[in-house]
Amino acid sequence: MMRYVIAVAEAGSFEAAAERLHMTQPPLSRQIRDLERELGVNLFHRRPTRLTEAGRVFVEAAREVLAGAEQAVERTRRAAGVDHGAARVGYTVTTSFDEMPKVFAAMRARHPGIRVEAREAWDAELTGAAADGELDVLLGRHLAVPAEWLSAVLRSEEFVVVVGAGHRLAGRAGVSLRDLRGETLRFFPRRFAPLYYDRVLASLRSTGEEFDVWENPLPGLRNLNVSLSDSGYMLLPRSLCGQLPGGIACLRLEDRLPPIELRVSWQRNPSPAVMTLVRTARRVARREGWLTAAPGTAREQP
Amino acid sequence: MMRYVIAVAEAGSFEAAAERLHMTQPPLSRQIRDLERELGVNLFHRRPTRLTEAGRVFVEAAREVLAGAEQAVERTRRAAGVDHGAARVGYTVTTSFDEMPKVFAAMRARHPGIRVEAREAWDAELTGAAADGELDVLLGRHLAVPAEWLSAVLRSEEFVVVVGAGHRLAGRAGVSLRDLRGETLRFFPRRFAPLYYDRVLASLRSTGEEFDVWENPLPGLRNLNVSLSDSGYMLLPRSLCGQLPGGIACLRLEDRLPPIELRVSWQRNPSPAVMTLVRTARRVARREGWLTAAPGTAREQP
DNA sequence: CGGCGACATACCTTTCCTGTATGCCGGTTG
DNA sequence: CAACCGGCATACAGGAAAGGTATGTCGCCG
Repeated sequence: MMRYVIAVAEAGSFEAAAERLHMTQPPLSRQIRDLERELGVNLFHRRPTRLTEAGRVFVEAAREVLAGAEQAVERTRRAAGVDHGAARVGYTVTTSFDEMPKVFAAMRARHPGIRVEAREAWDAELTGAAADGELDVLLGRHLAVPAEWLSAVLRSEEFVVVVGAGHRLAGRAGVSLRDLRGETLRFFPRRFAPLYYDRVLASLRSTGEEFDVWENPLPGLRNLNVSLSDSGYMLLPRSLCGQLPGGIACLRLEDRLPPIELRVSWQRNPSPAVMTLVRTARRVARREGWLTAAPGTAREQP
Repeated sequence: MMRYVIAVAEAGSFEAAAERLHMTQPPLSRQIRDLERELGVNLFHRRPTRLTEAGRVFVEAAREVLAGAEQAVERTRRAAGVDHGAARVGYTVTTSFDEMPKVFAAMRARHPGIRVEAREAWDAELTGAAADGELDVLLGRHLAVPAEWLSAVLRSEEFVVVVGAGHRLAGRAGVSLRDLRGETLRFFPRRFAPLYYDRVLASLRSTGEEFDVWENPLPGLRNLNVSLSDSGYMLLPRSLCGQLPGGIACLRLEDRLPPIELRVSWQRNPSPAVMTLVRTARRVARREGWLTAAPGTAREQP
C-alpha cells in the first residue's frame, strides 16, 4: 500500500509505477484511490500526476515506516542468531548474468553474516557435486537433483528464437517453428545438460516438426555471433535476451511451447543459513516479478 | 500481521489473542507460523505459549512500526488541513453506552481538531432534526433518513430476550418464542421510534406467533427492573445486554429472526469533518468486530 | 477539431484470508 | 499409569480483496 504511493511518487506517473511494481495500471489506480478515500485526503493531482502537499508528507512518513519494517525483520534475525554460517550454492551458467547477481546482492544486503560459497557450472557437474554432498542449494533448469531434495519454481518463462543479424528473419518480431523448417538448430553438446537438452527437444518435437540439431562444440553466450552468422538459430529462455552480444536478434516464438522453469532446490534438514539463502532467492523472484505463471508441479514447499 | 504477533504476546495464548482480534484460533496460528517460516525464526515457544528471545525483539520493533504507520496517517491529515471544522451527529439513545463512547473516544484520539456536536434523542426527534438540516450524521436502527442520504452498516446483531430475575425462564440459556406464548411483550411507545417498532413486530409476527404488546410509558434501560419483575419480557439487540442493571437476565433467542442493523447515515456532499466522523465510526466498527455478518442492502457507500 | 497519451471505470479471475471441523500433543488428575 | 482435558496444529471450504483485461473519458497538443 505505502509502497504503491512511493512508487507513483518516484515514477512520476501511474503507468510507470505500475511497471516498476510488476503490475498493471488499473489496480494501482484503484488502490491509491481507496487509500485517498480512507484518509480523506488527496495524495496526487491527476493529469498531470503530481504529489499534493499532503502527499509529500505521506511519502516521507511511509518511507520511514517501510524502513522500520525492514529493520524489525533484521533485528529479529540478529537476535535469533540465524545470520551466521555458510551455504554452498551451485548454479547453471545461464543464470550468472541476471538471476544470481540479484540473489547475491540481496544476500549481502540483508544477511551479510552468512557466507555464500558459489559454484558456477554446467548441469552435469552440478548434479555430481550435489550427489557428493558438496552443495546445499542448486539453481537451474531441469536439473537432476538428488531424490529427496525439495524444490520450488523461481522463474517461469517462454522460449525465444535467437538468430544472427544477417539472418533472413532477423527483422521479424515473431516467428513460428514452421518458418524455420529446414534450418539447423544450434545447441550445446547434450552431455553438458542432458535433462534440459532432452526437455527442449521433446517439447519441440511434440509440435510435429522435425529438427536438425548441430551441437556447437564451444558453448557460451559471448561468442554466439561466431556460430550464428546468417543461418541457423537457437532457442533460449527469454530472460537471456538482455545478455546477448550485439549482432544478435531475439524473436518471439509464436508456437505455444510449455514455459521453461528455473528452479531452486535444497537438501532436507538444511541449516538456517541454507534456508535463508533459499528464502532470499524466492523473495527476489517475487520482487522481480519472475513468477507471473502458476507454480510448478511436485515436491514443492510453499 | 505484526498486530497478530503483538496480540499473542500480550494475551499469552493463541486462543485469547484470537478472541481479542475478533477471529478464531486456527487462522491466527497459521499466520504466525507463516511469518516464522518467512523470517526463519521461531517467535514463540508452544505449549506453553511464550515469547522467544527473538520474539521479544520482534514485538518491540513491531510496536514501533505500527505506531509509525499511525503517525503517518495523522501527519498527512494534518498537512491536508482536514482535521478542522465541525460535524453534527445525532444518535439513538440505545447507542449511548457502547457504540457512541467508542466513536467519540476515537475522534478525540485521532482527530482532536474536529469539533463533534452530539445530540442524543429518540428516532422520531432525530429524523425531524435531520430533515430540518440540523444534523450531518445519523446513527440508529431503522431510522427514516432523508431520501438521498448515504448509509452503511455499523453493526449487525441478533435479538435477545430480556426478563426479570424472578421470571420462570430466567435460569435458561436460550428460549424460543413459543416458550413465551401468552406473556406480554414490553415495548416503548411506538411514536418514539416507529420504523424500528414496526420492524421488530413484523419480524416477530412473521414467525406465525401472536404477540400481546404492552407499551411501557416510561422508556429507559435503567428502570427495567421496575417493569420487568416476574412476568413479561422485552426484545433487545444483543449488545445492550452488557448495559442492563442487575436483576435482569439476557436469554439467547433460538428462533432465527433476521439480524437488526445499526447504521450510520450521512448527507451527500459532506464536509471533510463529516466524512472523517463517518470513516472513524466505520473504522471503530471494524476494529471492534461489529461486522461479522455480510454488509447491507441498498444505498451503500463502501 | 481530431488524435493521442494517460488515468478512470467495469467486469472477471485469482489469490489469500478466515471459519468450521478435526487431529494431536502435553499436562494433569484420579 | 492411564485417561481426560485444554490448547495448538492441520485439513478443507467459502468469501472477500487484490490483480488482470477491456474499454471509457479527459486533457493536451498539433
